[in-house]
Amino acid sequence: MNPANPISLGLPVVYLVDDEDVLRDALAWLLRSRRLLSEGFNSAEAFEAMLCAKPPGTLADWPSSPSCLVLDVRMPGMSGLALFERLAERGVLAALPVIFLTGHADVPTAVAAVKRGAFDFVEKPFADNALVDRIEQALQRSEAAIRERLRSHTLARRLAELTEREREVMHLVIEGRPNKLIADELDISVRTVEVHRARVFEKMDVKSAVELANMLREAGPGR
Amino acid sequence: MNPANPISLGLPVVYLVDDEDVLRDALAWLLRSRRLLSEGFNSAEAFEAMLCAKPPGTLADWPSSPSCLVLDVRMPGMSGLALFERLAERGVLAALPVIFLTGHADVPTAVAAVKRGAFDFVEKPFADNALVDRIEQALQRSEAAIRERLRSHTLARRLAELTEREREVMHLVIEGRPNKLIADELDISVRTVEVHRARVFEKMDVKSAVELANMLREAGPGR
DNA sequence: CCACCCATGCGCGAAACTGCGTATCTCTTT
DNA sequence: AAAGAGATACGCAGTTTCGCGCATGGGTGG
Repeated sequence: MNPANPISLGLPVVYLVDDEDVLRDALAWLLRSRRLLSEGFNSAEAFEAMLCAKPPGTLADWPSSPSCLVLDVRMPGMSGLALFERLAERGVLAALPVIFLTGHADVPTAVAAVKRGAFDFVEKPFADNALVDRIEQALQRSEAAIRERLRSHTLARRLAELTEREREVMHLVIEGRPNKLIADELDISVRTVEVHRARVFEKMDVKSAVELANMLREAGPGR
Repeated sequence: MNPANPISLGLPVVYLVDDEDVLRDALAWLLRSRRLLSEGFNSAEAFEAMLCAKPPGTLADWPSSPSCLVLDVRMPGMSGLALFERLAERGVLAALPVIFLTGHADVPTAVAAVKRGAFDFVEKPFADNALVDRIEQALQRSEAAIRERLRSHTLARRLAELTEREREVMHLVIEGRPNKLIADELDISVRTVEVHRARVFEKMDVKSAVELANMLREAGPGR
């Protein structure tokens, strides 16, 4: 019932992208021992192919269950960094935290990746337990991001139901102006404002202007 | 008048902490050529001493003008990382972005620093122009943080003026509840609620519950 | 004792909310 | 073309809530 309810969004999945079969297998085994699902890909291209194979229109909502990506920096073909950049451009880094694995990275690369939004950047060889701990933290962040996205989508859906006029009225309402002034501003009667106001409350499923303001402020100041 | 007004908060200052006099002098000259004030310290300890020499009670508000800290990682005595950590604990990283300079850092150290909130981590030798560009970006971020802190302090000061009872009423008001229900909840009369409500609006300098809610949501969800 | 906070009552006028009815206008469906 | 749906707009009447001034009283602390 409350926002921190324990209802699952689905089973967490860890995506492993590394060209070394041995490493993927080892990690997969490690994750399984911690009861985490994993899925391996031997190249960045393979991972992207999996993404594009998703049902059309679902891409914006992917992933729908807590996920994270363990990504090797250096690979034949598309590098991990390139894949990371494409994911960043798609804006999925929040829902799909990326943990880089690297054998010998230079500082600027690592710093740039972290500043760009990478969840972590760990050097091989790594401590098994430490890595899995980080993975679990990443999964938590992913879950939070997905919940946030759900909320934001609900809000957007409700906003979409509003008429143009209703939106206008709503904006003035959440500025805290009384109906009288709103009527003045839009050059319509108070009664009409009241009607729109009521419709807005109904469609947005709130009971007061304050609730509305809270809802809009919480989910996207840039709206 | 608007929040993005160009009124200055004071002249920007760049703090340079490095044990090499040559490097400090070079950077100071470089900054002066870009019309930026700078202040040099030959050790982390010297910088901290400067901090503690500030007028008492002012520490929480320091810096009051846009600033950034260019900090060498490796130094005799207290390391740059240690100083950084102490600044982080004081929570001044937002108002005082830190740009690390380092000759030969390892990836884990750099990654940890950036994740901890360092503004940047650049390796020597560096490109003069690039570094000054970063410094200017850091100063911008500092200015934004200081403005934000000012707003937040104003809010805190106003909140401090409220009575305990007034705060209670306020919390219920910004939940969107009508006076009637608030009176019920607190087991007092509606009239009393109205009185408190009016006092809250007066002290917080708003004219409607929606304005109040917006003010509180914008500056500190964890309040 | 005075100042301040809290609480309450009464009453008036303004504003808000609600229900019911009416009226265009546009766009789509039949 | 006729019918229907939906958006926009308005009025009246009744109830509720709000904002505010005025007056009262109890408790606490300088």
